[in-house]
Amino acid sequence: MAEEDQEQNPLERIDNEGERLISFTKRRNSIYKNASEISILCNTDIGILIFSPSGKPFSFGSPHMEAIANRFFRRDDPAPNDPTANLLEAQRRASIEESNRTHDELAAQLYHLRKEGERLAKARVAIEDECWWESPLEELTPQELEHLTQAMELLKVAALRKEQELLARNPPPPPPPSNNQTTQQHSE
Amino acid sequence: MAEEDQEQNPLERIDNEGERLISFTKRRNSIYKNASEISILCNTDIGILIFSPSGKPFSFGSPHMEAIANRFFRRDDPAPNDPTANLLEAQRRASIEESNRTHDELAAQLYHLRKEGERLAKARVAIEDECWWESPLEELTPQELEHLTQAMELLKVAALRKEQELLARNPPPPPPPSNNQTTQQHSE
DNA sequence: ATCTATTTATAAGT
DNA sequence: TACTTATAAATAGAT
Repeated sequence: MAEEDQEQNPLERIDNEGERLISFTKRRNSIYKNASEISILCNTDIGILIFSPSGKPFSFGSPHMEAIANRFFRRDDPAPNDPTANLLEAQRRASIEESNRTHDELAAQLYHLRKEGERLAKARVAIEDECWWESPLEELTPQELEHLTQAMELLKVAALRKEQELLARNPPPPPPPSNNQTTQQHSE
Repeated sequence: MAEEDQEQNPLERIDNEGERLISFTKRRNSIYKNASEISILCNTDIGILIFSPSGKPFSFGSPHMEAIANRFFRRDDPAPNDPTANLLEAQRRASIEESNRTHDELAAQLYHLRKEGERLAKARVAIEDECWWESPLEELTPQELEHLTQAMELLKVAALRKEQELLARNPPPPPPPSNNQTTQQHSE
């Protein structure tokens, strides 16, 4: 019945350069978070490519972006599951550029891990006066354990995935073009 | 100030298949919307690749996914009037310089991670005066160490290994693989 | 698909 | 940069 309070967003470019960058950072992180959540909750793979207002590239991938891009553009099979064999080969192909990028990934992941850690700690503190960090794993609730595991995994993978990442590095070819804003789906 | 309701998200896979798909659809649309908004508000290009729980591919692109993927993976020229034309080149040139800086950043973030933990823990030290943050590392139990070192060690190792890579390119022995999520950024 | 109670995001201000 | 807060949006669950 209520048909009038359509709070309408301006939705136009933020003119102020500083504000635009702030907004970009906030929203980018928010999108990353949502991507992370959907990948966990719905057991999906998701990848995001985004350029900052000044044109710098960022990406997020729930396995890494390259794998998703390759999978999406059908350049490889879903399961490249012989990592050990290809690791050395892949590492040989590592470039300075790639090393750098990986390093930046770590920094970003650290940031997100820290945020997650804060959230965990706050929640735990609010509920019980107990140091969950100290609790034996067996005493943690499944949820807490899940959280902790995810946080730790994220971190571990950050270190271990470096090798993995090099496996999937294949520049994907362009898919068929579309209009200014595109939504493609291959019906569910 | 912050008192009681820190509602904690489970953030685990939705088991029910139907619910998972519903959630996926809702969240996917939400992510699309956010992507659309950030592209307008912040004048950015963004592309999203996502697979449904059943493995079907979806995509979203603010200019087309194609353009974004090409631009990201450096397979085409930037637009003629695109001021970011030289950015990718510049990034490559700045690679080495950036790595040094990034290492310091990593170290700093490590420091802040621990410091943040201390801050959180100290609020409750009055009750329990033994949080691992405050204990000397030598006194920690194996379990506590496990918690702590899983996070810290791997980070340190990652950082140190990065250093090694830059000095001499020696492929370290491959660890067992795992999959999670990655975040890449070429710092703003 | 719609509704809604609740959580979350975020722009602006500090 | 980070924190706060008032307001708007997202979302899970129910229908």
